[in-house]
Amino acid sequence: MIRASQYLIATLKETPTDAEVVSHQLMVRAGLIRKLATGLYTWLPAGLRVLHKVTAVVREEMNRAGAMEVSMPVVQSADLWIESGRWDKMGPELLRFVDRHDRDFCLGPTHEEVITDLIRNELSSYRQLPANFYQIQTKFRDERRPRFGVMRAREFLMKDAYSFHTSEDSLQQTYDQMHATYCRIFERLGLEFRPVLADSGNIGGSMSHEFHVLADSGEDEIVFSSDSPYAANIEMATGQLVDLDFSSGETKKPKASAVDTPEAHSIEDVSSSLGIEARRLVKTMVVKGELSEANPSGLVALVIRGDQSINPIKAEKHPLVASPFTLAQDEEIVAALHCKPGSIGPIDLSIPVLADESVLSMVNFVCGANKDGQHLIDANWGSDCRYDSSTDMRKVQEGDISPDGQGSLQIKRGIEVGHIFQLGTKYSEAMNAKVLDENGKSVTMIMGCYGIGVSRIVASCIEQSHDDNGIIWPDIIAPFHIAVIPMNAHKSEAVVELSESLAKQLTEAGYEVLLDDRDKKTSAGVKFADMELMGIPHRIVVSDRGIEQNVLEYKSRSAQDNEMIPTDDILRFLSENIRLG
RNA sequence: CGGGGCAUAGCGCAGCCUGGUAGCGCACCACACUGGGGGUGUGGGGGUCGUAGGUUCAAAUCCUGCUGUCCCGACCA
Repeated sequence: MIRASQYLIATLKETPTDAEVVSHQLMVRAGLIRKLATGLYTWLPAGLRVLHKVTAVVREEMNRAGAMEVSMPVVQSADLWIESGRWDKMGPELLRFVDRHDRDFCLGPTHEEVITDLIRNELSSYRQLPANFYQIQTKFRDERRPRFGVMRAREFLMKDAYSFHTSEDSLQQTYDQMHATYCRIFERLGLEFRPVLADSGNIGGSMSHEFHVLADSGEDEIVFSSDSPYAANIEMATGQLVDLDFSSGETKKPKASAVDTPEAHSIEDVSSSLGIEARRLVKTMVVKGELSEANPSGLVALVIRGDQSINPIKAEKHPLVASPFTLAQDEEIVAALHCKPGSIGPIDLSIPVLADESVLSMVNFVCGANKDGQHLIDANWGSDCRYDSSTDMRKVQEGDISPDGQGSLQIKRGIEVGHIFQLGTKYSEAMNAKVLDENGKSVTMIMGCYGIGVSRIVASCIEQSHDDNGIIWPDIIAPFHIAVIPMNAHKSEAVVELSESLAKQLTEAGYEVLLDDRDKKTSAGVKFADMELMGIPHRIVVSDRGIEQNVLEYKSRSAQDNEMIPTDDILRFLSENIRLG
């Protein structure tokens, strides 16, 4: 039992100005966290209890899946990062520093290098595989823009796991098992979530899934089909246009004609000034490409249907396009193409032209004329325009047909709380992590890695579960299960006695009880408000009134009204209404 | 990394324009009242006005540098 009078109930009536999203506001107001500096937070007692609850669920499920818990240092020596090649590859988000001996170190944003180093020394036989190691550890990433409280903090708590294998099959098995484990974890935590196909980013590897908690404040867009299991991050989502072939039946005009479009530089301008639908236009964007002898300007033209947009993550995967995706400067464009952006089209361009699939079947379209203030109408591939190669680099839109042909695509916002990767041999090869196989032959281990943003889960849970009065925790991660509030304790000895014995009884029954015994200056209204703000899921009020009738007054945080429960019946009632599993 | 805003008590803010002994609300402490939804009154404690420099008889206030912090942007040709 915890006594509120002896506990830090750090609630705030006013909303701090620097908190933008509701979870951040409520975490500060409910006294769960305090900011130390940008992206750095102290967890206060009540907040830490929640964090530990999440940790416990994650640990339990990882153990159930046969993973072994370890704990690796937060501080890592540069040697390992140089060995993997990431010391130079990682940008400023890797926080580097030197020790007193002038040796380079960094704060671990992730632990592939450390675990690979450990395992190459500790494991030597295929018989020790597969093996899966995890830790729940503080990470540090010097984010370019930390925000939303612990949602995107620089220092945060993460569960990361790394598995080792001698075959792709074995990796796939563990990967599938982790996928299922993650689903179970997020289900137990009461989160509404979706696993989606993902881009593997700079961690490297092939197969990858993200787990997103659905929330309007999410920083990612996720795409999923109305009628099939297809789900993907928008960064890599594909879809089919509903009206892809809308013009393909038309008779091709033999020759395009130029028209003056002096004030029209955007698709919208051109479309409205010519009175032609945007989907009949071909949009040309010029981006940085790979420098070569064949392409001394280092620019590439990307063409896409006028009503569609380019997905830079997809585009930069094409060998012709430089990564990161960067638009060319106006001056560079004029220098290379002798034409301002706004009137460019895929006609006799001196730079490579990469076409999105959306334009391939277009007929009699409009595009820039490569002369300032002019566009072509009734242009066609072959006769008027050309492209060098085509690819899918379109950002999918809501309503597109699912790539498996079943259903239409919907887009929602999500908070990434989990990410699993098949790394392959990226790290084990660079760091020479090998074991002997059954033939006594040395083989490079195949790896997978699996992350969960533990502190981020706390915030995302609040995003999904709150009301005007504050947080509404699911029982399993609430800082306390039950708040016991004595009414007029300073006047009634009976209320004090019953509150104390009740709190004791509930504690013995295995519940975590917060007894709000704060002094008489703390009015009932304040106690109610604080307990609700903190999101404690079950409340029991002890009053003289109730004692007379031999009942306790129960209220669920998520319900509107009180219920009167016979005092003798309270344990049975709670056991039916509290889910700790 | 680019643009903008802000920095005065633990929190939220006013004062700055027009320089002259630092203020309000919440929170905190004491006492009294009140006592089922952030109650009332009286009295109190708490500030190198982010920092360094400059202007001035005099700077929270005007000027400059620095730091911190928040927001916006970083594909639409």
